[in-house]
Amino acid sequence: MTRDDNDGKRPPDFIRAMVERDAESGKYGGRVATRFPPEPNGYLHIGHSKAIWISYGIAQEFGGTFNLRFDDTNPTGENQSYADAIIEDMRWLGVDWEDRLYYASDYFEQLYEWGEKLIRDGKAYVDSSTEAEIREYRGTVTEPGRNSPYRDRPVDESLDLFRRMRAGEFEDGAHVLRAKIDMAHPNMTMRDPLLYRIRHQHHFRQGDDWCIYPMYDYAHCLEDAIEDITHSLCSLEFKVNREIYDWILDAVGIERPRTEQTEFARLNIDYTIMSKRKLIQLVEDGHVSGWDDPRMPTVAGLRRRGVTPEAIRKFNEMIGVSDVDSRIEYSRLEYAIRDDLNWTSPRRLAVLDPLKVVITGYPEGEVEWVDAPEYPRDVGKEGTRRVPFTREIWIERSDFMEEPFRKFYRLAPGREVRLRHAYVIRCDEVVKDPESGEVVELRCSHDPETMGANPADGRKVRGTIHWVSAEHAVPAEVRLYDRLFSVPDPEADLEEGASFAMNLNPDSLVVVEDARVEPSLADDPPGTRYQFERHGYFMSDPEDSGSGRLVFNRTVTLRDSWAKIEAKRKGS
RNA sequence: UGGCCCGUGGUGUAAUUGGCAACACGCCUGACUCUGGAUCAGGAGAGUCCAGGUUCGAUCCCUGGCGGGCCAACCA
Repeated sequence: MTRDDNDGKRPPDFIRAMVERDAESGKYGGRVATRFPPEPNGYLHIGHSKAIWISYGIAQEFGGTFNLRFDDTNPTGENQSYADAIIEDMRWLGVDWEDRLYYASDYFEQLYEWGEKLIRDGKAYVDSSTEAEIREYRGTVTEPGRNSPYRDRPVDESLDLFRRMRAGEFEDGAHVLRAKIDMAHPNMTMRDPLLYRIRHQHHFRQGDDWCIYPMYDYAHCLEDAIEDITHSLCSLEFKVNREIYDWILDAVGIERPRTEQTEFARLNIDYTIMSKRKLIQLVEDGHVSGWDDPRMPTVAGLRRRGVTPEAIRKFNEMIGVSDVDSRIEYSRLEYAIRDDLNWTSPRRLAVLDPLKVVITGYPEGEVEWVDAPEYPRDVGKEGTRRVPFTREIWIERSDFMEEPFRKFYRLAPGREVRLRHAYVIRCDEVVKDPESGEVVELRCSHDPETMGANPADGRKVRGTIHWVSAEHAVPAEVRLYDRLFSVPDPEADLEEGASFAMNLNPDSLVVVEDARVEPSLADDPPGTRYQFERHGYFMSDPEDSGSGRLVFNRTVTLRDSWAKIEAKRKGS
């Protein structure tokens, strides 16, 4: 039972409002068709999940279709393993494209033919300038460009050259196909944009069939047109490309109503980065263990960290869609994750920093198996597991304070505390290492009447702490993950020559080698999620946990009002 | 310096053909509690970037500033 998240439905965002208008006006015969066009040259990250949920969500809401299309128009850096990983991630996210999995490279022949048509129509020409010349002739944002000397080359000559480009007669960079638009156009993307370049490179799907490859501005709109997309949704930085999007469609003669591009703000989240290029750098420079490092904002990383697809969906719903550049607070992601996991994760007891407690009045060798509920009452789910109670237990070192201050409700000399699912105990004696002075053991008495009951005399016990039986506890490694960067915007305000990597959070991973967890955790398969009470949500690591070894990844901490009290106390 | 886009509490979104700014996260209080969790109740916090204009009335329309973003890869 998760809380209903559809009540108090928010009004449609500007894109949904547009789609709704189009659906009602019958602009596309009532049809809605969207797509997600990843380039298979990297892993999907949470920013992509936003784009996916916009396009996929809209298709679903309006009874439309959704295509997954790989935009594999540049063989450099693209490969099948990236495509496979993207497919896996999208399936995991819960996206269903049915049988509409497409590859832009399957349209190469059609794209090529349109290229010839453009030449024949005098709308494109083969330019034999060097790369540097082309750059120079393009001008700048403030100065107009100049025409290439090849711009008025006869149609037949361009056509011949274009065919020979395809045939492989030229080296990389010898010629390019360009649209003939306007070298003085205020929009730089309209200054005779490149349509095709020569690239003698093996394509992971097309092999060596092609040595010329279409550029994004030429290919993308046509891919959309071929697939009869109605609403081509992309991020804000493509706004300037919309003009060329429409120009190409006009030039090849795609008639309206036809696909139209609409841009929305891409996702930015505090304390992380979304740039694919920089994510690659983190992997390659060894700052993280891989694309699926639980600190990475990648879908694979989030998955390994223990985040659910449902939480990602909720998060995306929560943040909305607009055309204003924005940066989402990290706490919103955490909220979405907790709001999902709270209702689905069984509770367990785990002690991360063990301190020995001896229950002096409890018989040696006795074991009580307590039926502990898997969920608190308000979650409303059934189920219990058996937790052994014995004379010697481990508690969290931070749950004891020799000189407590007023608001500390846990264990202290002479104070009482509730052991979760077990007895109320009182700390009678603090045993210290004679040399270091470190507290090594607590000797406590228990109130035998308090198992599953409040103290008979009505006295109040304010705190409840978690514990595990020393005899039965299972050792485990616990990986405490935190935000990857220590500043909200790692890419902002960098000094000359400084790298965003300098903002990496040195404490983004703290490994607890020797945690003690309740024995019921030993038998679950890797990839099982829990709430470790009073700590947070954890998932056993799918790779490293198993076969006798237990490894848990912290997905997210619990909301921690204690931490605030403590921080305030230290601060003032 | 050219073109285009954007500017609503700390953050993200609302405000349906102009009608004295709403919701969520966060923050603060309190209640409840065998998780300092969850839940519940309450509160603080913007007068909508600024200045003009149109209007009985402007977050919304107009003009001019200011601030931010994008664009000068044979990347997408």
